[in-house]
Amino acid sequence: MKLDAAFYNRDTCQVARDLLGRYLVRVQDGVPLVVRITETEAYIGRVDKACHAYNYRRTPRTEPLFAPPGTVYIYLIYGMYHCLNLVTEPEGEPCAVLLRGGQARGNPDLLARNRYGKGMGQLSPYQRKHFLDGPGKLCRALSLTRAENGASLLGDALFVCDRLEDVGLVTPPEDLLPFSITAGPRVGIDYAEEAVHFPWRYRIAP
DNA sequence: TTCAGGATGTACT
DNA sequence: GTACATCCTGAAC
Repeated sequence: MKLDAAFYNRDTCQVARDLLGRYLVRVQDGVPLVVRITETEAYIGRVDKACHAYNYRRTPRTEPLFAPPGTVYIYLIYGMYHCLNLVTEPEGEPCAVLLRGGQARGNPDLLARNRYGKGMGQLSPYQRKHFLDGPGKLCRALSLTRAENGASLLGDALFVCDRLEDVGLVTPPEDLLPFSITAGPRVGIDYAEEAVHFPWRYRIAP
């Protein structure tokens, strides 16, 4: 079933771990694009210099981080790419989980078209191997931009669920196997002083 | 298979 | 003006 506000209204690191293996669904022109989440990072404004809203810093950009749990925060990075975050913890606590990687599940050809303008079958082995292993790639494949910033995950256009059957697809057997989670330091935040070392990056172990 | 360098716009100093 | 929660390309090995 679809994850609800109570799921997001919890400790951010716990949400980041619990999102692994679940399905991010984006409905585009009535068709569900689906990505199985395999890598996440936690950002916790009250203690985390890597968070845009560190120390409750509130600006027009960071406003969605203060919104209720289950809100989407999308920002532009390096002038070209977007990063997708799911807001957690009670309203007023600026915390979120960055979705950093995933695997194509529903309608992979549409994901490939959003990303490369051609079908999955036309991609090189290198392109397939690294298809969704970065936050910018995820957003591009799902056609997410700042137009979706501040949107809700509790509606029908963009949400996370735990079975592909929830969107009329079939969950492949390999997705039902148990997996272990590895934690490590986050990526691309060298400026964040002591927060550089916080082990708030989570992945499904290979 | 790895590596360096460039692309590119916005937020904030 | 500077830095940024990144990705792609092309060259070298």
